Amino acid sequence: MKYSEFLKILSDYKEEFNKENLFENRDKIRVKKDSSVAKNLERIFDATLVISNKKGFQAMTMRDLSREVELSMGALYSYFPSKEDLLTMLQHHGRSITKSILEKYINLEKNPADKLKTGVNIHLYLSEAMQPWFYFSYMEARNLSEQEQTRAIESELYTEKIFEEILQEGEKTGVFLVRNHQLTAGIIKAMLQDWYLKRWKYAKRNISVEQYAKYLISIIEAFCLSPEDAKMKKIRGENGLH
Amino acid sequence: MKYSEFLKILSDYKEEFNKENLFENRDKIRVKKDSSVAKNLERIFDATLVISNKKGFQAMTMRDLSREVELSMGALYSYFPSKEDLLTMLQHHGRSITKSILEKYINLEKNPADKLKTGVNIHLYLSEAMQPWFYFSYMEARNLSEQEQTRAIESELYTEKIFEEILQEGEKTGVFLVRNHQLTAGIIKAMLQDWYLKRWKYAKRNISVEQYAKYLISIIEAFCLSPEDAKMKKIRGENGLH
DNA sequence: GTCTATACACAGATAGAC
DNA sequence: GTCTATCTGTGTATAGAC
Repeated sequence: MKYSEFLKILSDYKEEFNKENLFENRDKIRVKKDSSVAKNLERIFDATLVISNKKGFQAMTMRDLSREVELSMGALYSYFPSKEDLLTMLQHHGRSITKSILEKYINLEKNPADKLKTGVNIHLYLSEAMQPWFYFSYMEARNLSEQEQTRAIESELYTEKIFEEILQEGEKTGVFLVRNHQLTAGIIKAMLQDWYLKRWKYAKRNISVEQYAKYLISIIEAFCLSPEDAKMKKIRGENGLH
Repeated sequence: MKYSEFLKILSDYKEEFNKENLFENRDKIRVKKDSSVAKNLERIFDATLVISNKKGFQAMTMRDLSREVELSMGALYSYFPSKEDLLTMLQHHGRSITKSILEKYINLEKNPADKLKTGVNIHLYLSEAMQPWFYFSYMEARNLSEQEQTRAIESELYTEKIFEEILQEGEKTGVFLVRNHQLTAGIIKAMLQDWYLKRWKYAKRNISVEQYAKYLISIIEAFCLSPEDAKMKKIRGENGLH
């Protein structure tokens, strides 16, 4: 799938998703009109990401946020009970979307080799489309409450587990070699994360998501694919390095 | 080289290094006696790393630090002019050591394949021995002044460049395949960084630095090594996966 | 060189008018 | 629902005694 296609699907999906998700933290929001919440909460989230990703969530003052959102301090505080809750709400929001989309797409594929490819692609596309959130989520995990930190770690390990299982399944069917799949999955995760953690670097070097995705897949396959399958790929010219 | 050997060499090196390096920021320190500076500055740095890595440098208050170091606020401030300067001094300190050691070891090797191996090994060993500093340096880069941020980025790209050049050299001599070496180097860096960024995870899974190093090298070689060299390795049983 | 005490700025949060 | 004005706590930093 091309990134542009993904983007279209994502925007539809997000809209639908927001309608359901809005009410998850509804009790924490004092404002009654749904239309106001929908409009302003998104602005608040976006502004939080912009400011925090520049100087960190702790360093962002509520006055900074108030200025950026163009709402007074008083008005701001009717959309969340405290700064800490704002953080929790924002983390939670992104996590739900991510999980939901990642699962949906991987389950479309049948065989392990395709699942792996799709997993890498979708994760990269998702983190490209929501780069500010992904970066934020990574950098601010420390500032969460203990309970929320546990959730964040679970979510992190969950993504890894998906890849681990794909590799395991592939070993059984003979497409993938016998390896330490847990370790491999962790390293795949690290390579995926580099894309949103060092976004500035890749932008500067004019590397597109699609290029990066292809490159990652070729690295993983060089290491994991069993020799016969690798040979097939080579003949078909599918190594995607040029 | 084993990690234990590396540790021994490092501690000697560090001592020698500290003597020279102490005087780099000497003008910023109001305390006159060198012995006091040597003793307390290290305690201050260590404590800063402990607290900051738990909750972030911004969130660490000077009262927190004062408590941990067991020095009063007044005494603390005679070792650095401001909180911001403390950050700069600490970042600078670690960077100097890192650069100096990394270069020293890689230059010992002659051929690209060994350089690559040594580069990966030493970087991992170094980041293992100084994990708190590496983590800190990564997470707090945003809080640096613009000038210091530039320096941090340069330092980051410098390490990458080392690997890029090794790969290029290897391509010429025929041990490595034709690839996008800049991209590969970036991904190698990402895999190296995962070791100190997710230290808790690898500790929990009982993965040692040596194991991780071997695994990374085998991944990189699977992707980069030209077929003849790869075959040689396989025969000699050097893939290090068991 | 280290301490205690304090200055001063600014943070998060809320009350109450509109 | 949004604003302005204000409370209260806590942050960085320093002055001056020992």
